[in-house]
Formats: sequence, structure tokens, C-alpha cells
Amino acid sequence: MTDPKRYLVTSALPYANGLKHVGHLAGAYIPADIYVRYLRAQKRDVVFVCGSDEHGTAIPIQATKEGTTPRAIIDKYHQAMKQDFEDLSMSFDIYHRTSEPIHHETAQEFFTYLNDRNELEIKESEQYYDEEAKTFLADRYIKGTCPNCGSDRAYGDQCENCGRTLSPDELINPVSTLSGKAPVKKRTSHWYLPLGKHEEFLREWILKEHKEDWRATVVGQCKSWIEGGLQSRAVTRDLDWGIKVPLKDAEGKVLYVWFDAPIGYVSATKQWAINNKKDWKPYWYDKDTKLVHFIGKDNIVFHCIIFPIMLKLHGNILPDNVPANEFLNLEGDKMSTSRNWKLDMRDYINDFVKKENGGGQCVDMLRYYLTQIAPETKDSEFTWKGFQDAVNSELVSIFGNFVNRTWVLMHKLCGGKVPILHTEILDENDKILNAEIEGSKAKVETLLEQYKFREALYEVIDLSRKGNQYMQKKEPWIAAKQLAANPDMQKNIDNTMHLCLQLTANLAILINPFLPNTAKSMLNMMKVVDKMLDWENAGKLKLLSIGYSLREPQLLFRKIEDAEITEQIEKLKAGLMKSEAGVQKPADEPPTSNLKSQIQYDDFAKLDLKVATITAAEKVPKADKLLKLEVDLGFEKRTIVSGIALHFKPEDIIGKQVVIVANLAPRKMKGIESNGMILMAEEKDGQLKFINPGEPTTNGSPVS
RNA sequence: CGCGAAGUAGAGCAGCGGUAGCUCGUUGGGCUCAUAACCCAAAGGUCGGGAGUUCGAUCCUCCCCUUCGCAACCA
Repeated sequence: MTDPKRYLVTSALPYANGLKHVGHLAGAYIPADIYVRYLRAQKRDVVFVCGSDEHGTAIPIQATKEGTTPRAIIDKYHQAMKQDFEDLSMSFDIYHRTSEPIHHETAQEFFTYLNDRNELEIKESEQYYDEEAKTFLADRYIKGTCPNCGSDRAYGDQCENCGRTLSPDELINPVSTLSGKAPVKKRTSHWYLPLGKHEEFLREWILKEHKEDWRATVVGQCKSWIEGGLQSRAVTRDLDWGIKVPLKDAEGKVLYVWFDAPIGYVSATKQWAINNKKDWKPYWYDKDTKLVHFIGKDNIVFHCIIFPIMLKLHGNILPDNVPANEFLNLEGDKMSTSRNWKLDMRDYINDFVKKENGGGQCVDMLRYYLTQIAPETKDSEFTWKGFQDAVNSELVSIFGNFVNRTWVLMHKLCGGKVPILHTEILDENDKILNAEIEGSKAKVETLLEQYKFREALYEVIDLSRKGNQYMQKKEPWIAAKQLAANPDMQKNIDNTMHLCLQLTANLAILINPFLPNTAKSMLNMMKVVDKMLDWENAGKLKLLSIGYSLREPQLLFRKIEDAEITEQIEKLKAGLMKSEAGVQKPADEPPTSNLKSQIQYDDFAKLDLKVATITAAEKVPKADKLLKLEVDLGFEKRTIVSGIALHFKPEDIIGKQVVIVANLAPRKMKGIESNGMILMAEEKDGQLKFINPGEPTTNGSPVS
């Protein structure tokens, strides 16, 4: 779409059941924020909406897990996510939530509109029903034996043991997790959106019209779904958490979360309009509105297939583009909430932004690195070393350093003021630099319009690199030494510094969408107002007036120290260990007879169990969980490293008698050799307790 | 299984018909205004494997191998 009248930009609504990590940030939020800031700098009419997605079965499940109510869960995570986005300089015009009445009304109106026009089908099916709880059971609420591996940890949607995808009907001996009783089959009816009816439209719209301008990964995914045959999808569920189906005979039914969530973009726009006394309708109905959804690749089907069908049936405009990103891996492995292998936005905020040497510059460092490695065409990888390299060698050494040396030299050689430009002696280098400055605007612009954020950012950094090259060729510090012999050299110095200063002003404009906090610091150094950042000023060479005095330099970025990244990597690994310990005993599991397979006496006899007394204990440095213990076996003392630091203080356990496995092969942990293992009982909440003889016993006594 | 995306220098990534580029890292040199920063240069790749189309293929076609995703939650 060329020259639209207005823009509506959305970022995927984050699901309110937990904190979000940097993968989310890189995928759907930072690119959208860059795009929006760029449009605003161009004085375009743009609204940027987002908000929390607060319905669906996972919310009540999370509530059970945390021992609280669904309402408390969504309030907690809505607040947390909103705060985190704010801390990372996301510039939403509104951060809404789907629990608001205006959203319920909007979603219900959507449903009614479609239903009244017979665009939905009603189908009857048999679903499991819990007679005691008087409710139909979501797949996730039914537990049973896996038909594949025989584990009793299989749910109606998937087996936790073998990972196989299941349907509730496949479970052997299904049990309701609500009442613990066997559920019965009961007939129920649901509304379905027949996607198949719209196949031709999708083929035309995506595979033909947008074949070229949408990302290959997006078109490819859509093609895969369309050709795979589009099934009707239920838009309602039997659940008591969500938006009530607005019909008399639909007691106990709510809209399926995937149906109401994208409508959240519409209700957020409405709320924004109310807050700002604007009309929301053109943003969703006028053909001259450019709608852009920023999402991750998992969301492609909703934003490219299902929601567009809903929008089309409802008479709304369709997205102009859906620049979905692939996934971001972390230190060689997929990010995963359940395995705790992730970097939460909040953790970064606490460890960097909120520190004394943090603040806006640390926000921009993360924004920089995540943009630089954004998974635009394929999965990419976040590594702490990569983060450090990007910050130290590009932000600090190239960009920050260019600005700094310009400022320092300007103060030393030009009296702290913008020097005159002597046009009569401009040389080849000056002219080339001018052309580079003028050319960058168009380059960055074109790339941003194509959603190539990584490349666009590269162009900006590259412009500062060209500034460094230019300065190196002109060597004003050498010219300064020749001043005594040749006072005319001042003219050379003036020209060089004048151009470097104008270049800095340009850099501020160009970097602003990506690193807004940095742009702000630069404005402060230049003593100019925000208006200078207007995009139309990019490429201009008269942004700073001659004779204007400028502030002292301030460093734009600090370096990331080795110790900081080492600490982060260790923290990540410690978190993984914690979660793996947790997986063995999920908190919500009732006591079960988790018996291991039978062994013979000989197997048991191989174990050498002995009574021992802990004589010394200390924390292992740089390890959250480990304690280094010394135990007395009577006949010898030995060192055992044990992963119990989260449960016991070293000073509290000295003198305790324990049972150890004395013939376990030695193993090095954190460089300390551990000779044996202390036996522990584990409560279902993960709490650990020592196994010891009921009364004091001689150290070294065998246990059998 | 099938479908989609991807496999390119030590690392992270571009490119996509005319025998390969960028950033970091490495090595050597220059400069010293600058956050031991900057600048220049060099080394380093049979572009996953095989076959085909073409005057010519990393880029097109086919086969194979590997990784990721595919309407549970999840960017």
C-alpha cells in the first residue's frame, strides 16, 4: 500500500499466565516499536495497540498452580507485563486487556454479527463431563493412562511422559482432575467457523496478491495450511472462564480464546479512541488504513488465516502485512518456559536496567542486540557473548566512540561551538561524507518500509563507521599541531568538525526509532529540542547552527564486563537445574505409586550405605544450589558436594547425622571432587529432608 | 509420513544465474582526538551431499542427509 492515510500497528497480545522473555520481545514487540517510532517521526497518523490476553484454560490452570484465582493471576501478570514493556521503552499508544467490559462487548458483537449472518455452523459432539463439578472438561483437565507409553501422566491433550499429542477419547481410564472421578460422555453443541468456505479467498489474497511483499516464511506457512485442507474450528468452549456466548441457550459456554484474543486489537483501538477523543472506526473500516500485525511464527495461522476471515466476514479491512519473526534460541537451546531455559524481560531489567550503571542505555543495548540478531528470515540465537560483543564493539567502539571523539575534539579545537563551514575549501572526503549522510536517509527508509529492521539498523551503525573513517582521513588532531606554522589549518579543522557534528545530528535522527534513549541523550548534548528528530530532517546538513555552543560530552554507552556475562550464564544454568528438579515431582500431582522396576537383592547389595556426621559445610561460590560438605565416616573424612543450598544454611546442618552412599564414583562439580552422596527425602513441593538414624549412631555404621 | 522454512569462512548472519559478501574474532601495520577506543591490510569458504537444466549455478529442477516449525501452552 502506498501512502496510506493512517496506520494501525499491533503487537501480539501476550498471554497473561507468566512473565515474557526476550524471545517475545525480539519477535513481536521491538520490531513493531521501531516501525511505529519511525512512522511517528514522519508525522504519520499511527496507532500502536497491544494488551494482555487473559482468557483460555491455561489461566485457571495457572491459578490452581499458584493456589489463587484466575482474576488474581491476570491482574498480577497484566500489571507485570505492562510494567516490563514500559521499562523497555515500548511506546504503545494503549496497553489494554481482554478482561475489560469493552472487550467483552466487542467480542460478543463480533460473534453475534457472524452468527446472525449464518457464517457459523453449529455442531453437536460428545465431550467428557464431570457430574460432580457439573462442568464439561477441557482437554487439559482430563487425566489418564497414555495409550502409547502406559504412563499415568497423560492429559487429554498430551502425554507428559512421551510427549505424544492425544485427544481425550484416547485416554485409558480417564479421570477428571477437578473431582478425581471418572467423567461421563455428554452431548454438547458448539459453534464453528468454517474455514474451508474461504479457501478461494485465501488463495487469491495470500498466495497471489501477497506472494511478493510478505515474507517467504509467512507465505510458505499459509500455503502449507491452505493445501493441507482447512477444517472448521470451534469458536466456543464449555468453560466458565472467558467471554460468555451471547445467546440464551448457551449457558456455560464461552468464546474460545483464539476467537476473542485478536478482537482485542479492535477493543484496544476503541479504548484508545475514547481516551483520546478520536473516532476508532476508520482504523478498522477505511480502506486507506494500513494494518500491520507483528507476531512470532507460531501465530501465523491466526493472523493470516483465521482472523482475516473473521475480519472479512465482519466487514473490516485486512492486514496489509504480517511480518512474523522466527524464533530466538538462547545459548544453543530453544527457549522454554517449562524448562526454565529463558531470559525474562524482567530479569534483564533487574540485572541491567535497574542497576546503578544501567538505565536507558541498558534498555537500548538490549534493543540493539535483539534487533541486530532478529530472527527475520530464520531462527537465530541469543548468546551473552554475542550481546557483549555487539555492545562493546559496535555500540561503544563504533557509534558511541564516534560521537564522543567528535565532541571532545570540538571542545578542544573549536571552543565548544559549532564551527563555520568554509565551502570554498571542501575536499573530496568532505563531499563523499556529505553524500553518505544524504544517502542514508533513503536507505534506512526503504529498509524499514520492507520490515528489514536488522539491515536498517546496520546502515545507521555503518554511517557512524563512515564517520570514523572520515575523521581518520582528515586527522584534525594533526592539523591542530600545524596551526602555529600555518594558521589557515583552522579552516580544515572547522570543516571536519562541522561535518562530524552535522553527522552526529543525523545519527540521532536515524537511531531514534531503534534506540530512543540514546537519541534523547544526544539531543541533550546538542542542546536541541525533540523536534530535531523529525524524520524530514534526516539527510540535512544544517541541523546545528554555526556558533551554537554545545554541552560537554557524555558517554552514550558503557562496556559490558566479562564478569557480567559469566554471571548471567551461570544464572541461566542454575535455573535449568532448579526446573529439572521440579519436573520430577510436579506440585499439582496427587501422591501416586511411582514405583521403579523391580530389582534383585544383589542390585541392592551393591550400594554401600553408611552413617556419617556433617563436620563442615560452606557454600560453593558461583553456584546457587551447591554446598561443599565435609563428613566424618569414623574411619575417614571426605568431601561431598550436594545440591541442597536452596534448602539449608551451612551453619544449620553442621553436626547433623546423615546416611550417605559411600561407594558412588567420584564426580567433579564446580571443580570440587565429590565423593559420595547424601540421601534425602523430597516432599512433593520440592522441600528436602535428611534421612538419618532415629538415634545417634556410630559414624561409619553400615545401613542395610 | 506429509507440508513449510533453513543448512554459506572460527562464531553470528547477508546474498540468490556470471566461480562469494558483512559484522565479530585472528594476524600484521598505521594513528593517538577518543570508552586499550579508531583506521588500513591480510589470512580464512570445494556456499549440507549427489545428479540434472544451462555457455555458466551458492542461487533453477530432482533425490538424499541434518535442523527448526506445523492449528495444546508458546514471539
